[in-house]
Amino acid sequence: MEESDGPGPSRRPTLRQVAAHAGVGFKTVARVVNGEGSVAPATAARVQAALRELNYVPDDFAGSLKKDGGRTRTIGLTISNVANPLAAQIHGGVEIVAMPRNVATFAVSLNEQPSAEIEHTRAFLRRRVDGLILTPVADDQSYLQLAIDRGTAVVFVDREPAGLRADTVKVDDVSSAATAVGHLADFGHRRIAHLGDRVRIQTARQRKEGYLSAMRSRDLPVDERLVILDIPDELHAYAAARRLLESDDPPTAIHSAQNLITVGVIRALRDLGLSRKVAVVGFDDVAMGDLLDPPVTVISHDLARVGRVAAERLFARIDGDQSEPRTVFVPTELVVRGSGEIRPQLVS
Amino acid sequence: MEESDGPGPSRRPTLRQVAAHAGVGFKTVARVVNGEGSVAPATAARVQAALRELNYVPDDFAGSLKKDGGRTRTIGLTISNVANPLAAQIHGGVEIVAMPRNVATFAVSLNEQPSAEIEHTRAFLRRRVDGLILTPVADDQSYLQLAIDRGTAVVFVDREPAGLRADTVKVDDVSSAATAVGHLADFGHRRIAHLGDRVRIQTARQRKEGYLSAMRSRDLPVDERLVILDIPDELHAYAAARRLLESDDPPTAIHSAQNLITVGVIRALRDLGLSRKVAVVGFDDVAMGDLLDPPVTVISHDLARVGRVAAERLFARIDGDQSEPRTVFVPTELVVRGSGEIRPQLVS
DNA sequence: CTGAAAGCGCTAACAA
DNA sequence: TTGTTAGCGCTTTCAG
Repeated sequence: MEESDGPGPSRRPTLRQVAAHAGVGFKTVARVVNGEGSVAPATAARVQAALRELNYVPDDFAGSLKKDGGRTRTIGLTISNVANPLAAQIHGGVEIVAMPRNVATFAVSLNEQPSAEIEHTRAFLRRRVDGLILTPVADDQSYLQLAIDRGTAVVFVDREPAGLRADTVKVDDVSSAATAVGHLADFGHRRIAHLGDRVRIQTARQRKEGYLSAMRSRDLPVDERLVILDIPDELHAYAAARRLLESDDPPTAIHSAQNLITVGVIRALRDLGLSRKVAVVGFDDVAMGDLLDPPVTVISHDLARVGRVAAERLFARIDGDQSEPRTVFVPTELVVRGSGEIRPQLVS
Repeated sequence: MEESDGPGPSRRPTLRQVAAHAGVGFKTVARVVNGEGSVAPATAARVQAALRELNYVPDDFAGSLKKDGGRTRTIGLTISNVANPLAAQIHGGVEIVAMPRNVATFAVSLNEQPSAEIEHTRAFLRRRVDGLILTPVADDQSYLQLAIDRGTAVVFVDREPAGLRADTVKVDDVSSAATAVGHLADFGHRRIAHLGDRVRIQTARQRKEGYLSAMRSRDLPVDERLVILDIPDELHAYAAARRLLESDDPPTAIHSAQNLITVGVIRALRDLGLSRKVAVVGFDDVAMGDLLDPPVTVISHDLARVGRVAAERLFARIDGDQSEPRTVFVPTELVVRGSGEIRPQLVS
């Protein structure tokens, strides 16, 4: 199917065309392009001239077809959403490691849809990526074993995979959440609510674990009514927080286990005039958290570092590392700003 | 170079291997894989079985080598920074359009470095991307003419290219900035400061234009001391704002022409106790802007939409659109929240 | 309905 | 120092 075109797009010249233009064999041109040496200066000059004149642009993929190991210098990255400021930090971290290696990164959003994980992973594999950095969202990642056996490196970020042993880089959600809740308990709170993300998300489950373990280890009673799970977004978080705070026996402190939930909680507190009465510690840092009133205390984690470490492990694997898969925990930090240091008060 | 390996990675099977396994010609397998029909049901079944058994995964790039037009179903995207929440929105918008087309997106950060633009664009071209969505940061984009002539679609976002006519999707920075400044003037301000981003950035220059034109059209004197340019980050913005506000003849209002600058300004105002005394209108929305005190008035723009529109134009080009290049302006909105509606006050 | 031959742009042997 | 011959995994073309 030819276009009806007038000028028509001129195709890019091939190695052979450059060779013809320079009056040499095409292998010689390849030598010059790849700087392989063993080319007479005079010849090289002629080739260089032809290269410029024809504006030769090499085709990297054509090369990788035959090349040693067939590496494409390409990796695939799946994250929650490329436009999500938190998830995008992972992307930024990966990029910092990939860029200097001249490895290009395919990035794609999963939006927590298991089918998207399968689909995009397969699309990446069809494009022969050298490696995959994945945020697992499906229930099982064993389908990747085959790809790994065939030489594609795989590293997981943020959550551990199921049905598969592979490198993972994440934060310790359980202990970090426990730290957050313990902090509230240290300030005298006994009725601490936990608002969590969708339970299909592993980190949401782990953060709830942390909450429970902190409560238990301090012999605080866990009131089921104060544990609200499966909150999908900020609006639902707002509603849940209001319901809680306006109930007969409200909590004196809230552990909100995800950044959007924290925002919803803050809004609810503000609308109810309780910002300075009910303590809040959030998991995930919140934008402008230090400029809010009161400034919000959070468990902060360096997601860019998660991305960096994951990319480093990935390239180690690509470069032949055969060691046992391991899980690397990136540290978190309790950032004390004010909202988490409010003491229990009698709420009218 | 073979690895010394024991088990060694099993390569993925090729079309021919599947064919051998099924006892058919490899072209028949290709027909089944591509659903080309004209294959006897019985044969197709045998092939399907072989496909599953060997876990065949097609190689998309090998195909694109010869295929019609040689499309790789791949595009390249360059933005300010993939981890920058604002720029990441562009990425999100692009993805929304690219994903359903089964087109994978390479994303990369430029960090305002001209050399990075050249380098990564070339890397994308070597990978034979079908199209490029670029945030221009170099002084001249004419080097891309050749790629366009050779059939690579190119669309610019956020800023217009130089030395090249091509589709561009951006907001009208000049008029939007003028709106922001006009809004402040409407509230009685005469001494309005302008704090702008690095002047090498086109939008920074255009926003300053908008500031100047709004001032002039209202016959307000432009005090050079109130125009601070080339602010590279939040810290410098903070320092600049403090200097301004602590000067002998401070402004009564501030037009801060970029989101990080706005944050710096807000911090300075807060630290000086002037949050409710000096008006602020920011360009770019600010995270949690409505939860700050006072809530911050901004020029908000839908960057995701910029990405979507750009991707739509790109695919139109890829699909053969030959129309004249055009610039599409995506609308902005003045979001009135409080900080921009403070009237001029005598600052001690 | 099926298959064999040619070739995409390159790299990898192996000659000359 | 050079060039030739293969062939990567696929699509295209053309025969059976």
